[in-house]
Amino acid sequence: MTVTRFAPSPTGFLHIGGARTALFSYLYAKGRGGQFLLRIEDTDRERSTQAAVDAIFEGMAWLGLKSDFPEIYQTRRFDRYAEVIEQMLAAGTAYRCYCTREELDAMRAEQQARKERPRYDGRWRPEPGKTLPPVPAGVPPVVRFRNPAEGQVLLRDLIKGEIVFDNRELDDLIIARADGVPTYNFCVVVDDMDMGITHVIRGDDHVNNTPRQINILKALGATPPQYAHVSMILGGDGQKLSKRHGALGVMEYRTMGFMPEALLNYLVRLGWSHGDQELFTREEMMAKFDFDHVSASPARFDMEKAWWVNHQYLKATDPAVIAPEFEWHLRRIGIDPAQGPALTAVIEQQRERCRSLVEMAEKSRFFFEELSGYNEKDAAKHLSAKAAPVLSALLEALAGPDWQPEALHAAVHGVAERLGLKLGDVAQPLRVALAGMAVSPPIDQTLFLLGRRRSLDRLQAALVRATG
RNA sequence: GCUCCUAUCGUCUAGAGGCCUAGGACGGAGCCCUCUCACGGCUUAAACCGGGGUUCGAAUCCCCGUAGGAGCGCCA
Repeated sequence: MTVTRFAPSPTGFLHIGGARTALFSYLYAKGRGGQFLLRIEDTDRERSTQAAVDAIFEGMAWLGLKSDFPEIYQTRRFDRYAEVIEQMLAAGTAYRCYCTREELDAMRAEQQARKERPRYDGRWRPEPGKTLPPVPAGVPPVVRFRNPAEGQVLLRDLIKGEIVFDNRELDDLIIARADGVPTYNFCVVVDDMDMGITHVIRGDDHVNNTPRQINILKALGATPPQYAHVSMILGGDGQKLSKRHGALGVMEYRTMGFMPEALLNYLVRLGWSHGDQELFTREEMMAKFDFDHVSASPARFDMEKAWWVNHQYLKATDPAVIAPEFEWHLRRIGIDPAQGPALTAVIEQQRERCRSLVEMAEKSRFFFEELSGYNEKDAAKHLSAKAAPVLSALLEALAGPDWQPEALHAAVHGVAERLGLKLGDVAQPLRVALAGMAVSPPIDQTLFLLGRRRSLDRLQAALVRATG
């Protein structure tokens, strides 16, 4: 069975690149009847925070990327790591190194001065016939992996293709610090092995770690998983995203007005394609996602296209599904959703003209709250003195009929006909009177949703303004 | 410096040697529709990084440049 994992380190929010990696992992496993798990890589206790852990859960939950297991924390697996390190020490695939940080720093500096690639020189690496330096007093040792000195490592990456690494390029990395805490490259290997991960899907900044991890896995007698290294996402300007430069947490996309499925759809198409298809339901993504069509090169995040996708979702999704998210946005800008028409009805009428839920909430305010005033430009144009007869005719015509879209439509058209005006000359003043601005859903729908009482009151107020 | 990766319209991409006069989508321009804003429909401009090979034939395979990027921690 396919088992994938998303393994973020909790040092910040869940950003867009992480979300895409998580999505790919999730889709690949779930589309094959497999399992997906979330693992928190918190071995760096200096930088890991609970707030970041919470932010990651929150982001994953909003996106609907559910783990099939309770989340796993590496810090709770220290006993297991210690056990494996002991095994490796006993087997001779790892050894203790008594170099101090100062020694290592000096080594690196010298190598860089000689324009060489910095690497551990193996001074504590046991070799047949080699005499190791005397163990210094008072230096707690680190444990290093004894990487094979010869040969090559072949990585068959599902995205990048075959990559060959020479073992001579790889040095003996530290797998346990002097204080006994194991390091990332080691924990990952043990976890992936223990958890039966079949496909490691992660950012391509890890490509260079992979041969080391494969070597450790082999030293442990395990079969390496398949790897898929996903390229990163660049900002719209082609620059790398960072905290300083445009990197946003997924929850900020919620605040901006994205639907979670829409964000997911945009993200899945960023670097992956399925012919010419642009829009996918969650089920389609799961069924169709594969690594044969994932691009190896980095992609830019194009906000315009992301909005387009969001708009497509707003237009096509069942309003009942959108409603809770819409309500969240209404409340966020201080609107009480109870003080107006049914949200599903408002969504139905507004979604054609809104690319974001923020836009929808703002454009729908007049349905839920009394008008705080008119857009002055629109009022000047449509509520001038010459609008007065139109408004009073409307007041009269709308007093009678059933408050249903068809009857309201007929009433407005009737006024235009009677006064010998184009529909626009009647609908626009009416629109500004009702909405406070010259933009709203079709006029009959606007009237209908706003209700008789509010409509007539606002018409009356507009008439006062036009005459006065 | 060394190792590794990447390269098709402005952007996301299709393209598995002939189906390519390089397709789609976003964005742009224009037209139509129209009670506003939109939606929608139609039309249009816009790309194979450069140079060498391989081949009857290359966007596609190989090599070399060039340009971007990643990594080289007792970080992950």
